[in-house]
Amino acid sequence: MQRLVLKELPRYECLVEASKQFPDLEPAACEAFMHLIRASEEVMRVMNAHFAAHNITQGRFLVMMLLLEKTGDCPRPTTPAELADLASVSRATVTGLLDSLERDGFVRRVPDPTDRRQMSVSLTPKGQSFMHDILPDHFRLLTRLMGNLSDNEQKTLSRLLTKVSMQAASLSNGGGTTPA
Amino acid sequence: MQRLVLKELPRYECLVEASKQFPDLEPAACEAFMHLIRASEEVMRVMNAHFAAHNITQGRFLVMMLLLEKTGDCPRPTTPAELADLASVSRATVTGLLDSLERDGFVRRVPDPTDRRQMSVSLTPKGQSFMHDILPDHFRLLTRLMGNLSDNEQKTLSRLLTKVSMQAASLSNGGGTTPA
DNA sequence: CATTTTTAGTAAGGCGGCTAATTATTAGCC
DNA sequence: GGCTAATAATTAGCCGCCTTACTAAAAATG
Repeated sequence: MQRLVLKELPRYECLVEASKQFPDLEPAACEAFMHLIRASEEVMRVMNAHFAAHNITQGRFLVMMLLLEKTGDCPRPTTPAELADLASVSRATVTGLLDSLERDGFVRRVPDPTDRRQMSVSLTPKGQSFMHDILPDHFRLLTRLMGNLSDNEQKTLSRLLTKVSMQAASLSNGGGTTPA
Repeated sequence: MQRLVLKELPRYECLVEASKQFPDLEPAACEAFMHLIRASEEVMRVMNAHFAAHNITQGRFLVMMLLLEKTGDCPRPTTPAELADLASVSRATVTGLLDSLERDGFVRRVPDPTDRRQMSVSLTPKGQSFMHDILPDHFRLLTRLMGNLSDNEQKTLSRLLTKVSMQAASLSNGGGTTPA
Protein backbone atom coordinates (compact mmCIF):
# COMPACT_ATOMS: atom_id res chain seq x y z
CA MET A 1 0.00 0.00 0.00
CA GLN A 2 1.93 2.99 -1.26
CA ARG A 3 1.31 6.64 -1.09
CA LEU A 4 1.16 9.05 -3.95
CA VAL A 5 4.56 10.33 -4.92
CA LEU A 6 5.73 12.31 -7.89
CA LYS A 7 7.05 10.04 -10.59
CA GLU A 8 9.51 12.65 -11.80
CA LEU A 9 10.78 15.23 -9.39
CA PRO A 10 11.02 18.80 -10.69
CA ARG A 11 14.47 19.80 -11.86
CA TYR A 12 16.40 22.11 -9.60
CA GLU A 13 15.97 24.92 -12.14
CA CYS A 14 12.21 24.50 -11.87
CA LEU A 15 12.45 24.94 -8.13
CA VAL A 16 14.54 28.08 -8.50
CA GLU A 17 11.97 29.38 -10.93
CA ALA A 18 9.14 28.56 -8.55
CA SER A 19 10.94 30.29 -5.70
CA LYS A 20 10.40 33.57 -7.54
CA GLN A 21 6.67 33.01 -7.28
CA PHE A 22 6.88 31.59 -3.76
CA PRO A 23 9.64 33.40 -1.89
CA ASP A 24 9.40 31.00 1.05
CA LEU A 25 10.50 28.13 -1.13
CA GLU A 26 14.13 27.22 -0.53
CA PRO A 27 15.24 25.11 -3.50
CA ALA A 28 17.84 22.86 -1.88
CA ALA A 29 15.64 22.10 1.13
CA CYS A 30 12.65 21.44 -1.10
CA GLU A 31 14.68 19.15 -3.30
CA ALA A 32 16.08 17.21 -0.35
CA PHE A 33 12.58 16.81 1.06
CA MET A 34 11.20 15.47 -2.16
CA HIS A 35 14.08 13.09 -2.63
CA LEU A 36 13.56 11.79 0.88
CA ILE A 37 9.89 11.08 0.32
CA ARG A 38 10.43 9.55 -3.07
CA ALA A 39 13.32 7.33 -2.07
CA SER A 40 11.50 5.96 0.94
CA GLU A 41 8.38 5.25 -1.10
CA GLU A 42 10.35 3.53 -3.83
CA VAL A 43 12.23 1.44 -1.32
CA MET A 44 9.01 0.49 0.43
CA ARG A 45 7.45 -0.38 -2.89
CA VAL A 46 10.18 -2.95 -3.40
CA MET A 47 9.89 -4.22 0.17
CA ASN A 48 6.14 -4.53 -0.09
CA ALA A 49 6.41 -6.60 -3.24
CA HIS A 50 8.74 -8.87 -1.31
CA PHE A 51 6.32 -9.06 1.60
CA ALA A 52 3.44 -9.81 -0.76
CA ALA A 53 5.42 -12.69 -2.28
CA HIS A 54 5.59 -14.14 1.24
CA ASN A 55 1.95 -13.39 2.01
CA ILE A 56 2.75 -10.88 4.70
CA THR A 57 2.17 -7.17 5.00
CA GLN A 58 4.34 -4.46 6.34
CA GLY A 59 2.41 -3.87 9.55
CA ARG A 60 2.23 -7.55 10.42
CA PHE A 61 5.88 -7.99 9.58
CA LEU A 62 6.95 -5.24 11.93
CA VAL A 63 4.87 -6.63 14.78
CA MET A 64 6.37 -10.05 14.27
CA MET A 65 9.82 -8.57 14.02
CA LEU A 66 9.33 -6.84 17.35
CA LEU A 67 8.19 -10.10 18.93
CA LEU A 68 11.03 -12.14 17.53
CA GLU A 69 13.45 -13.72 19.96
CA LYS A 70 16.68 -11.86 19.54
CA THR A 71 20.16 -12.29 20.83
CA GLY A 72 21.70 -9.42 22.70
CA ASP A 73 19.97 -6.92 24.89
CA CYS A 74 17.51 -5.45 22.38
CA PRO A 75 14.17 -4.64 23.94
CA ARG A 76 11.43 -7.14 23.23
CA PRO A 77 7.85 -6.18 23.92
CA THR A 78 5.43 -8.61 25.52
CA THR A 79 2.20 -6.62 25.81
CA PRO A 80 0.03 -4.84 23.26
CA ALA A 81 0.77 -1.54 24.95
CA GLU A 82 4.51 -2.11 24.61
CA LEU A 83 4.10 -3.01 20.96
CA ALA A 84 2.05 0.12 20.38
CA ASP A 85 4.67 2.25 22.12
CA LEU A 86 7.61 0.78 20.21
CA ALA A 87 5.77 1.07 16.90
CA SER A 88 4.47 4.59 17.56
CA VAL A 89 0.84 3.68 16.94
CA SER A 90 -2.28 3.36 19.00
CA ARG A 91 -3.22 0.25 20.89
CA ALA A 92 -6.33 -0.08 18.76
CA THR A 93 -4.09 -0.48 15.74
CA VAL A 94 -2.07 -3.15 17.48
CA THR A 95 -5.24 -5.00 18.46
CA GLY A 96 -6.23 -5.21 14.82
CA LEU A 97 -2.83 -6.48 13.75
CA LEU A 98 -2.68 -9.02 16.55
CA ASP A 99 -6.20 -10.24 15.76
CA SER A 100 -5.11 -10.97 12.24
CA LEU A 101 -1.81 -12.59 13.25
CA GLU A 102 -3.48 -14.70 15.93
CA ARG A 103 -6.14 -15.82 13.48
CA ASP A 104 -3.38 -17.06 11.19
CA GLY A 105 -1.53 -18.82 13.95
CA PHE A 106 1.54 -16.59 14.06
CA VAL A 107 1.09 -15.16 17.54
CA ARG A 108 -0.46 -16.28 20.77
CA ARG A 109 -2.10 -14.10 23.38
CA VAL A 110 -2.43 -15.26 26.97
CA PRO A 111 -3.77 -13.33 29.94
CA ASP A 112 -1.02 -12.06 32.21
CA PRO A 113 -1.23 -13.80 35.61
CA THR A 114 0.22 -10.84 37.52
CA ASP A 115 -2.04 -8.14 36.08
CA ARG A 116 -5.37 -9.21 34.76
CA ARG A 117 -5.81 -6.18 32.57
CA GLN A 118 -2.85 -7.27 30.47
CA MET A 119 -2.31 -9.79 27.77
CA SER A 120 1.06 -11.36 27.12
CA VAL A 121 1.93 -11.70 23.44
CA SER A 122 4.46 -13.97 21.81
CA LEU A 123 5.27 -15.58 18.51
CA THR A 124 4.11 -19.16 18.10
CA PRO A 125 6.60 -21.73 16.78
CA LYS A 126 4.87 -21.23 13.42
CA GLY A 127 5.49 -17.49 13.69
CA GLN A 128 9.11 -18.00 14.70
CA SER A 129 9.89 -20.34 11.82
CA PHE A 130 8.05 -18.10 9.37
CA MET A 131 10.31 -15.23 10.33
CA HIS A 132 13.44 -17.38 10.18
CA ASP A 133 12.37 -18.45 6.71
CA ILE A 134 11.93 -15.00 5.25
CA LEU A 135 14.54 -12.96 7.08
CA PRO A 136 17.55 -14.09 5.04
CA ASP A 137 15.84 -12.87 1.85
CA HIS A 138 14.63 -9.76 3.61
CA PHE A 139 18.10 -8.75 4.74
CA ARG A 140 19.62 -9.60 1.38
CA LEU A 141 17.06 -7.40 -0.31
CA LEU A 142 17.66 -4.39 1.82
CA THR A 143 21.39 -4.83 1.43
CA ARG A 144 20.83 -4.74 -2.31
CA LEU A 145 18.62 -1.70 -1.99
CA MET A 146 21.52 0.15 -0.41
CA GLY A 147 23.98 -1.52 -2.76
CA ASN A 148 24.53 1.59 -4.89
CA LEU A 149 26.13 3.27 -1.91
CA SER A 150 29.59 2.62 -0.57
CA ASP A 151 29.94 1.73 3.08
CA ASN A 152 30.97 5.28 3.78
CA GLU A 153 28.00 6.69 1.89
CA GLN A 154 25.65 4.48 3.86
CA LYS A 155 27.13 5.85 7.05
CA THR A 156 26.81 9.42 5.78
CA LEU A 157 23.23 8.81 4.78
CA SER A 158 22.40 7.45 8.23
CA ARG A 159 24.06 10.44 9.87
CA LEU A 160 22.20 12.99 7.75
CA LEU A 161 18.88 11.21 8.17
CA THR A 162 19.36 11.13 11.92
CA LYS A 163 19.68 14.89 11.82
CA VAL A 164 16.47 15.15 9.83
CA SER A 165 14.64 12.85 12.25
CA MET A 166 15.75 14.87 15.22
CA GLN A 167 14.59 18.07 13.62
CA ALA A 168 11.25 16.52 12.77
CA ALA A 169 10.90 15.26 16.34
CA SER A 170 11.65 18.66 17.78
CA LEU A 171 9.09 20.27 15.48
CA SER A 172 6.57 17.65 16.57
CA ASN A 173 7.15 18.28 20.25
CA GLY A 174 7.75 21.99 20.02
CA GLY A 175 4.36 22.20 18.38
CA GLY A 176 5.47 25.28 16.54
CA THR A 177 4.40 24.24 13.08
CA THR A 178 3.87 27.77 11.97
CA PRO A 179 5.23 30.90 13.57
CA ALA A 180 2.84 32.93 11.43
CA MET B 1 -2.07 8.58 8.06
CA GLN B 2 1.23 7.21 9.24
CA ARG B 3 2.65 3.78 9.10
CA LEU B 4 4.18 1.76 11.86
CA VAL B 5 7.80 2.63 12.43
CA LEU B 6 10.18 1.72 15.17
CA LYS B 7 10.29 4.42 17.79
CA GLU B 8 13.87 3.65 18.71
CA LEU B 9 16.14 2.15 16.12
CA PRO B 10 18.45 -0.63 17.29
CA ARG B 11 21.95 0.49 18.08
CA TYR B 12 24.61 -0.43 15.58
CA GLU B 13 26.06 -2.92 18.06
CA CYS B 14 22.70 -4.66 18.21
CA LEU B 15 22.78 -5.02 14.44
CA VAL B 16 26.27 -6.44 14.51
CA GLU B 17 25.12 -8.89 17.16
CA ALA B 18 22.09 -9.85 15.09
CA SER B 19 24.27 -10.40 12.03
CA LYS B 20 25.81 -13.36 13.83
CA GLN B 21 22.38 -14.96 13.96
CA PHE B 22 21.43 -13.79 10.48
CA PRO B 23 24.53 -13.83 8.27
CA ASP B 24 22.71 -12.06 5.42
CA LEU B 25 22.25 -8.98 7.55
CA GLU B 26 24.67 -6.23 6.61
CA PRO B 27 24.71 -3.76 9.52
CA ALA B 28 25.45 -0.51 7.71
CA ALA B 29 22.90 -1.19 4.96
CA CYS B 30 20.31 -2.23 7.50
CA GLU B 31 20.93 0.86 9.54
CA ALA B 32 20.71 3.17 6.53
CA PHE B 33 17.45 1.51 5.49
CA MET B 34 15.88 1.96 8.89
CA HIS B 35 17.02 5.55 9.13
CA LEU B 36 15.50 6.23 5.72
CA ILE B 37 12.15 4.81 6.66
CA ARG B 38 12.08 6.49 10.02
CA ALA B 39 13.14 9.91 8.79
CA SER B 40 10.57 9.93 6.04
CA GLU B 41 7.80 8.85 8.39
CA GLU B 42 8.74 11.45 10.97
CA VAL B 43 8.90 14.16 8.36
CA MET B 44 5.54 13.09 6.97
CA ARG B 45 4.09 13.04 10.44
CA VAL B 46 4.97 16.72 10.76
CA MET B 47 3.69 17.53 7.29
CA ASN B 48 0.43 15.69 7.90
CA ALA B 49 -0.18 17.64 11.08
CA HIS B 50 0.30 20.76 9.02
CA PHE B 51 -2.08 19.50 6.35
CA ALA B 52 -4.65 18.61 9.00
CA ALA B 53 -4.47 22.12 10.42
CA HIS B 54 -5.48 23.33 6.95
CA ASN B 55 -8.12 20.64 6.52
CA ILE B 56 -6.35 18.96 3.67
CA THR B 57 -4.79 15.54 3.31
CA GLN B 58 -1.62 14.44 1.66
CA GLY B 59 -3.23 12.80 -1.35
CA ARG B 60 -5.50 15.72 -2.08
CA PHE B 61 -2.64 18.14 -1.57
CA LEU B 62 -0.47 16.40 -4.12
CA VAL B 63 -3.23 16.33 -6.70
CA MET B 64 -3.85 20.02 -6.21
CA MET B 65 -0.15 20.71 -6.34
CA LEU B 66 0.07 18.93 -9.68
CA LEU B 67 -2.84 20.95 -11.02
CA LEU B 68 -1.49 24.27 -9.81
CA GLU B 69 -0.61 26.90 -12.40
CA LYS B 70 3.14 27.14 -12.38
CA THR B 71 5.62 29.42 -13.99
CA GLY B 72 8.29 27.85 -16.09
CA ASP B 73 8.03 24.74 -18.21
CA CYS B 74 7.08 22.23 -15.52
CA PRO B 75 4.62 19.65 -16.79
CA ARG B 76 1.04 20.22 -15.73
CA PRO B 77 -1.49 17.43 -16.12
CA THR B 78 -4.98 18.07 -17.36
CA THR B 79 -6.60 14.61 -17.42
CA PRO B 80 -7.15 11.99 -14.75
CA ALA B 81 -4.87 9.62 -16.64
CA GLU B 82 -2.05 12.16 -16.64
CA LEU B 83 -2.50 12.76 -12.93
CA ALA B 84 -2.39 9.03 -12.29
CA ASP B 85 0.74 8.67 -14.33
CA LEU B 86 2.57 11.55 -12.66
CA ALA B 87 1.55 10.35 -9.22
CA SER B 88 2.33 6.69 -9.92
CA VAL B 89 -1.12 5.46 -8.92
CA SER B 90 -4.09 3.96 -10.68
CA ARG B 91 -6.75 6.02 -12.37
CA ALA B 92 -9.31 4.61 -9.96
CA THR B 93 -7.37 6.17 -7.12
CA VAL B 94 -7.32 9.51 -8.90
CA THR B 95 -11.08 9.30 -9.51
CA GLY B 96 -11.64 8.97 -5.77
CA LEU B 97 -9.41 11.92 -4.96
CA LEU B 98 -10.99 14.08 -7.65
CA ASP B 99 -14.49 13.16 -6.47
CA SER B 100 -13.61 14.44 -3.05
CA LEU B 101 -11.90 17.59 -4.30
CA GLU B 102 -14.73 18.38 -6.70
CA ARG B 103 -17.28 17.87 -3.96
CA ASP B 104 -15.45 20.48 -1.90
CA GLY B 105 -15.20 22.92 -4.76
CA PHE B 106 -11.45 22.77 -5.26
CA VAL B 107 -11.39 21.23 -8.74
CA ARG B 108 -13.63 21.26 -11.77
CA ARG B 109 -14.03 18.48 -14.29
CA VAL B 110 -15.32 19.14 -17.78
CA PRO B 111 -15.65 16.72 -20.67
CA ASP B 112 -12.92 17.16 -23.23
CA PRO B 113 -14.40 18.42 -26.52
CA THR B 114 -11.74 16.77 -28.69
CA ASP B 115 -11.98 13.27 -27.19
CA ARG B 116 -15.18 12.36 -25.47
CA ARG B 117 -13.61 9.60 -23.41
CA GLN B 118 -11.58 12.19 -21.54
CA MET B 119 -12.24 14.67 -18.77
CA SER B 120 -10.30 17.85 -18.42
CA VAL B 121 -9.38 18.71 -14.84
CA SER B 122 -8.39 22.06 -13.38
CA LEU B 123 -8.27 23.92 -10.11
CA THR B 124 -11.17 26.25 -9.44
CA PRO B 125 -10.42 29.80 -8.29
CA LYS B 126 -11.21 28.50 -4.80
CA GLY B 127 -8.64 25.76 -5.25
CA GLN B 128 -6.06 28.16 -6.60
CA SER B 129 -6.42 30.59 -3.74
CA PHE B 130 -6.45 27.77 -1.20
CA MET B 131 -3.09 26.62 -2.50
CA HIS B 132 -1.69 30.13 -2.57
CA ASP B 133 -2.81 30.53 1.02
CA ILE B 134 -1.12 27.45 2.39
CA LEU B 135 1.99 27.16 0.24
CA PRO B 136 4.04 29.83 2.02
CA ASP B 137 3.63 27.96 5.32
CA HIS B 138 4.19 24.66 3.59
CA PHE B 139 7.48 25.71 2.08
CA ARG B 140 8.60 27.35 5.31
CA LEU B 141 7.87 24.15 7.17
CA LEU B 142 9.84 21.91 4.89
CA THR B 143 12.71 24.38 4.93
CA ARG B 144 12.67 24.12 8.71
CA LEU B 145 12.50 20.33 8.51
CA MET B 146 15.76 20.36 6.60
CA GLY B 147 17.08 23.18 8.72
CA ASN B 148 19.48 20.97 10.69
CA LEU B 149 21.44 20.39 7.52
CA SER B 150 23.79 22.80 5.87
CA ASP B 151 23.22 23.62 2.22
CA ASN B 152 25.99 21.22 1.33
CA GLU B 153 24.51 18.46 3.46
CA GLN B 154 21.16 18.94 1.78
CA LYS B 155 22.83 18.54 -1.58
CA THR B 156 24.67 15.44 -0.39
CA LEU B 157 21.46 13.97 0.98
CA SER B 158 19.69 14.53 -2.32
CA ARG B 159 22.54 12.91 -4.21
CA LEU B 160 22.65 9.83 -1.99
CA LEU B 161 18.88 9.44 -2.04
CA THR B 162 18.86 9.67 -5.81
CA LYS B 163 21.22 6.73 -5.85
CA VAL B 164 18.89 4.78 -3.57
CA SER B 165 15.89 5.59 -5.73
CA MET B 166 17.63 4.44 -8.84
CA GLN B 167 18.61 1.19 -7.24
CA ALA B 168 15.06 0.65 -6.02
CA ALA B 169 13.74 1.40 -9.49
CA SER B 170 16.11 -1.07 -11.09
CA LEU B 171 15.10 -3.75 -8.59
CA SER B 172 11.47 -3.00 -9.36
CA ASN B 173 11.92 -3.31 -13.09
CA GLY B 174 14.51 -6.05 -13.04
CA GLY B 175 11.95 -8.09 -11.14
CA GLY B 176 14.78 -9.95 -9.50
CA THR B 177 13.63 -9.53 -5.93
CA THR B 178 15.30 -12.69 -4.83
CA PRO B 179 18.02 -14.54 -6.68
CA ALA B 180 17.44 -17.51 -4.37
C1' DC C 1 -12.59 3.32 50.86
C1' DA C 2 -13.25 6.52 47.03
C1' DT C 3 -11.18 8.21 43.21
C1' DT C 4 -8.11 8.22 39.45
C1' DT C 5 -5.40 5.89 36.16
C1' DT C 6 -4.40 2.11 33.17
C1' DT C 7 -5.25 -2.01 30.05
C1' DA C 8 -7.14 -4.26 26.00
C1' DG C 9 -10.58 -4.19 23.11
C1' DT C 10 -14.77 -2.34 20.42
C1' DA C 11 -17.20 0.82 17.48
C1' DA C 12 -17.21 4.07 14.09
C1' DG C 13 -14.99 6.48 10.86
C1' DG C 14 -11.23 7.90 7.59
C1' DC C 15 -7.43 7.80 3.92
C1' DG C 16 -5.45 5.89 0.26
C1' DG C 17 -4.75 2.26 -2.11
C1' DC C 18 -5.76 -1.94 -5.45
C1' DT C 19 -8.08 -5.13 -9.25
C1' DA C 20 -11.71 -6.40 -12.18
C1' DA C 21 -15.57 -5.13 -14.59
C1' DT C 22 -18.28 -1.84 -17.10
C1' DT C 23 -19.72 1.66 -20.47
C1' DA C 24 -18.82 4.79 -23.97
C1' DT C 25 -15.63 6.35 -27.19
C1' DT C 26 -11.77 6.31 -30.38
C1' DA C 27 -8.29 4.45 -33.60
C1' DG C 28 -7.01 1.60 -37.11
C1' DC C 29 -7.92 -1.66 -40.60
C1' DC C 30 -10.43 -3.77 -44.44
C1' DG D 1 -19.20 1.89 -43.58
C1' DG D 2 -18.42 -2.01 -40.49
C1' DC D 3 -15.69 -4.29 -37.36
C1' DT D 4 -12.18 -5.21 -33.79
C1' DA D 5 -9.10 -3.79 -30.41
C1' DA D 6 -7.70 -0.36 -27.47
C1' DT D 7 -8.59 3.43 -24.42
C1' DA D 8 -10.74 6.68 -20.84
C1' DA D 9 -13.10 7.24 -16.61
C1' DT D 10 -15.82 5.26 -13.35
C1' DT D 11 -17.90 1.74 -10.26
C1' DA D 12 -17.91 -2.09 -7.09
C1' DG D 13 -15.73 -4.56 -3.85
C1' DC D 14 -11.99 -5.31 -1.09
C1' DC D 15 -7.73 -4.30 1.69
C1' DG D 16 -4.24 -2.27 5.03
C1' DC D 17 -3.47 0.77 8.35
C1' DC D 18 -4.66 4.22 10.80
C1' DT D 19 -7.43 7.42 14.35
C1' DT D 20 -10.59 8.91 18.42
C1' DA D 21 -13.99 7.98 21.79
C1' DC D 22 -15.72 4.83 24.65
C1' DT D 23 -16.36 0.61 27.79
C1' DA D 24 -15.51 -2.68 31.50
C1' DA D 25 -12.33 -4.35 34.47
C1' DA D 26 -8.27 -4.08 37.09
C1' DA D 27 -4.69 -1.67 39.42
C1' DA D 28 -2.74 2.39 41.62
C1' DT D 29 -3.17 6.32 44.53
C1' DG D 30 -4.16 9.19 48.52
